[in-house]
Amino acid sequence: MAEIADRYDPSIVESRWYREWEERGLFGADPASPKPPYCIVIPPPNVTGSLHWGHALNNTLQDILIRYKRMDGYNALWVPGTDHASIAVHVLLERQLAAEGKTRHDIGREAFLECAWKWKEESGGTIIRQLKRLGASCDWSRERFTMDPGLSRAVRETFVRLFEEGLIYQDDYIVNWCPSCQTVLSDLEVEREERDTDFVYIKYGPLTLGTVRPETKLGDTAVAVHPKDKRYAKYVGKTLEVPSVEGTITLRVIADSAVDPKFGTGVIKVTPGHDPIDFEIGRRHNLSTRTVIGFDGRMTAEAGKYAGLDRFEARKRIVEDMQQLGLIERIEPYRHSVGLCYRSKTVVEPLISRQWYVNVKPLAEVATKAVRGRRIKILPRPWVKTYYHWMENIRPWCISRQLWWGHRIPAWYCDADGSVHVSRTDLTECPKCGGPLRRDPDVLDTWFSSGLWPFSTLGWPDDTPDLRTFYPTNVLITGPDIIFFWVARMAMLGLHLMDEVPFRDVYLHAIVRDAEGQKMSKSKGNVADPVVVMERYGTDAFRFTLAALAGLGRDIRISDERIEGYRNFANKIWNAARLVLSNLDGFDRALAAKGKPSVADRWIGSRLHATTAAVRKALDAYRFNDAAAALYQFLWNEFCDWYLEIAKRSLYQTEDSIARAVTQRTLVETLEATLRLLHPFMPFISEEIWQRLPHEGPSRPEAARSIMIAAFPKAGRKGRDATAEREMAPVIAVVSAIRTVRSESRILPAAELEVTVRPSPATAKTLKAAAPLIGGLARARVRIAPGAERPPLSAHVVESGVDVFVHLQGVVDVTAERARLGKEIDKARKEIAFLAGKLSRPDFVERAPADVVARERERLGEQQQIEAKLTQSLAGLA
RNA sequence: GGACGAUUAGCUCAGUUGGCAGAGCACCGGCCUCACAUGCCGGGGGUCACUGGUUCAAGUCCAGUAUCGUCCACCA
Repeated sequence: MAEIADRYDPSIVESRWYREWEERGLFGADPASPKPPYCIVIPPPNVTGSLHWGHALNNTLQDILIRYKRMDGYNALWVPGTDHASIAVHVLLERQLAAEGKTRHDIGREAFLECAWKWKEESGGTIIRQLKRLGASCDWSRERFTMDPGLSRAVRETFVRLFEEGLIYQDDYIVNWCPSCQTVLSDLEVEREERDTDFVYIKYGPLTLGTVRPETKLGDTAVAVHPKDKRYAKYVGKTLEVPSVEGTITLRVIADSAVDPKFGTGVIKVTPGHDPIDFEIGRRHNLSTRTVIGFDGRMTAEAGKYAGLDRFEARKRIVEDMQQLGLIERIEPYRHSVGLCYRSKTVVEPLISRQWYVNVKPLAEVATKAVRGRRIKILPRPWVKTYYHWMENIRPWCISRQLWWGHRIPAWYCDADGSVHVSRTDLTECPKCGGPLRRDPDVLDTWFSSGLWPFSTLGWPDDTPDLRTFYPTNVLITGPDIIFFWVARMAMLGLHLMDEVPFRDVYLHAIVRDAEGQKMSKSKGNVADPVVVMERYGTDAFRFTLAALAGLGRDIRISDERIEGYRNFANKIWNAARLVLSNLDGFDRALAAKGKPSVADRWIGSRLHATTAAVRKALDAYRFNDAAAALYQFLWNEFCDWYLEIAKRSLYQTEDSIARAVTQRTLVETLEATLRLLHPFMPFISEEIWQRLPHEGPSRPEAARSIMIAAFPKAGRKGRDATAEREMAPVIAVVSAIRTVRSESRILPAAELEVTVRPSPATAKTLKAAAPLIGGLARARVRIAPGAERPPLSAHVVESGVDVFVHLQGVVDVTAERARLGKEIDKARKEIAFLAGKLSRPDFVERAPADVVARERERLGEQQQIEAKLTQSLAGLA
């Protein structure tokens, strides 16, 4: 046996295995496989991205599931890929150009797109490399990019089909315009932020009204009040001549129920060109529109003397002017929310423009039904309500963007006859008049293509073997922040285009926060690089930490201490393996077959089965933290702390070569199965150790290739050994009891104790057989004596009916021992008082289930015994 | 303005049908015991945010309060 380092060094191991797995083609899936399919499509990270904590968590969880299912006999496919991130990349490139003093218009569309592709080629691989670093077992032969030719064809097909169905249309409507990005945004792309502002009360002739946007006054085409508002009834229908900043203007007074009579003065100015509500009011009342703010965020020629001013500058100036004219009644401080562009954080300007929309209402109804009918299950449950709420209040989805990087809209305009043509193939002349055509310059919302991801990556619109085999996918794992952007759109488009749900389960994981609970963000500067963390603690430790923290539905806070703890866990496993491997010399399975497993052997086997069942159950329910806890607990507290210590006796001390072989076999088999159980969580260390273990049996050459394709342990009912568990319990209890006495009575660990154990009838046989074992584990000479009397000067502990007497003669300070006993007696008396009180209440005794009452009685009896014994012991010390 | 979540040990969090309050870290005491000091053994520590209710029994169910957080929303 070669020397193995006593500290686990992940760096060496990790770099080797990933390459090995990839070269052996272990990540690939085959649609022709007879195994049942299991498929996950990765939430495609942005090409510009680099791995952050959210990705790390997200992809670790996916990899755990994929590895689990792959081992468990499924034809497991994890489809990787990246997203072109239209607006994000576009904005980034424009910033780069701006640094050179240029705009995109200076270099032109073609050159701009070249830059974008170059950028994609250069930085698009970063995140993929980092995913590999994380151990992600994606099928890289199926890697996709949202602007691949195939996926672009899917986008085009979708657009044309929805257009033909009348679900995609153009409309002149009030939109969210970002003056900085120079594009329209969907409602979802507008973030809200609370800001302090001035609430300006302006006199409109006989009326006064409040506004936070005085500059839009220039675009007013009416004044509105609530129809039932008696205060203003007399003005409704009248036309007012009101003095304003540029002389007198005339405004109609209209009644509309959109006005809240209780807010402000109950009067609003109506500016259909620059406010969504006013736009709606304008449509209802046939009001004209005045556009006073342009796409550049500056006042237009319509704004008269304010033309050319920035909108915020104009706001200041107009207030000053009105103050001079005495048109301002008062100004109050006010806090309200403003809309910001999610990319540039610029204040969004509502403007009227012609855009493409998807009428998502009918799609949303189907997508809602799919969740109601549990064809899609969303976890954690509370998100279901959020999903319904959004779906039920859904508004048309604005899909066109005035950007260059993205899927160009397949629509052509004929200026000669004014016709619009949407086509699967590029058009060169007008199909109606043969005249020249102009292609729509805009591109699609980046989420339009990602909405097709679960089937476009599998080959749609073609009917491919992949698509037939792997759609619908089994589960989508993503963060709740993109439930509307992405999850909802996939549900709608998948159901519409494929007539089947895109995924059966949706698992929305927690948001990763730092140790202080701050959301990790670049602007806060609290983002540690996960790659650095992986390098410091090892990828396995990092992955295990994420899994251990991934409780259902909660933010998770991550700290170095926690990761360090699981780094230690990895080291613990390493050393357990070291112990096993260094004691396998001469291991002979045939010899082992001649012997009978000991109670401890059967016990650890039973515990392993219990752990297997727990891990499976937890993973099937996406309770990753439960699975991690079960593994941690079993490996450390049962396998290392108890079984290995027991096994050492057989390995080091016994003359019995058969017993030794049996122990060796248990060690190998338990460790081997545990590693398979652990592999989805800690792929590297599990493979490294597994490869060093002896593998035998008929399927050896195939099975020993990699733990990745070894079978995930099964949890059959027969695996549990209730007898062994029942027999080990008193052994563990007695050892612990002796150790506690040793520690509390300040007896040196090296001192060998004299112990008398008086077993209960049920434990007599077991304890008798286990006496040498107990003695070895507790460093004591143990005498099992049914009916023994308490020896003089001894400590007495009762553990589940077993009396443990530790002889203190000559090893202990009697005064300290007396004090300790006094405390113990107090404790027992308190417990007796509590239980006796409970049991003397007739309501409890009569109404609680019999077993509950019986248990409490039993506890009372135990405590009374303990109290009596302790009192006796104390007397013995006198 | 709505919806949802959280509040349990010093810290971070588990606690799935109501039935003996748990883990990791930190802390205290003792150990370099031939796998591991990234370790071993033992220990202390909680009015389960607050108020009421249901129940024999509530961290768990119900109502309300407070604080924090998230999402949604066209009150100008």
